Amino acid sequence: MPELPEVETVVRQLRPRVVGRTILRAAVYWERSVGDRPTFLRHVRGRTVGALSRRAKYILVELDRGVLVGHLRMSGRMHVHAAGFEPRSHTRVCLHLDDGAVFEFHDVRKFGRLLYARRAEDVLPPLGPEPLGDAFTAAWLRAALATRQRQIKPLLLDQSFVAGLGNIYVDEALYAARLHPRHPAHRIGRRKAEALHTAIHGILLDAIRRNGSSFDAAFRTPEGLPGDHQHQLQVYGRGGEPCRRCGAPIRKLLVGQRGTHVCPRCQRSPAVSR
DNA sequence: AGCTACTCCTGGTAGC
DNA sequence: TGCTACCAGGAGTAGC
Repeated sequence: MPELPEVETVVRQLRPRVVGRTILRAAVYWERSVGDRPTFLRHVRGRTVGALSRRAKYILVELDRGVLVGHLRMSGRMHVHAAGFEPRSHTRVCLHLDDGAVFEFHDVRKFGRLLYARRAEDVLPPLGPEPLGDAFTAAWLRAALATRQRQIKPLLLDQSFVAGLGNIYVDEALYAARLHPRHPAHRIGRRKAEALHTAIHGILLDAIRRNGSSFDAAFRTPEGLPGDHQHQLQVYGRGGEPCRRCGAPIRKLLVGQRGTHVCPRCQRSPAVSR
């Protein structure tokens, strides 16, 4: 599932293929992917791509007027194909560029979006700090955790708290920091908060370096290749397999309606609330 | 404020 | 083999 590292990978690989290009024509094959088809087509045709960037898990395609705000959700992909590309079974949107190439938004499960907006702020929800940005310091995290009474995992998944983490990297970061996903945020001490900060930072950077994580057929880079970080995962998707630190079998739980992977020995359950 | 449930979707898979 | 039932999951929303 695309999270921050996967989205960052998409943006980096897409950028040289689309920046500076003019969109001659657009085609929408699944209306809900773009919100409203006529609006999308009208605003996109003839526009030139100025820059490509990422905010949380959103992909921002800045145009000479307006912006495209993309979200891959579970199964979205973005590719740039050579001239002559024909839409395939899960092609939702095509943008025909002035160099003949075709930008494709491909999305099996149709949860992803590629919306036109005058300004990104018009469609972006409230988002917390970027976990790789300057504002996300250990001190900030420690102070922010102290004010929240929620379980740590749902809190980290809340994009208005920190922006960009998803199920995979939250499970991995909590394991690395030896924190149980149900641990109440405000009861996390200074050392654990610092360990969590270090873990989030380190894991995201490593995942970006490896072009993200690919499970089954879900994530592919714009170049069509799987990421390489899935081999580094310690708990996610390893239910029943031995913990690489202590050998205890990794357990799969449900926390906040999310499949959650923990080492029952390394991540001790909080004393209360069970 | 924080929780739970529901919605959107399809491909993959477990069970029969 | 072929069927059905269920699961995964990001995030928006509604209700308590």
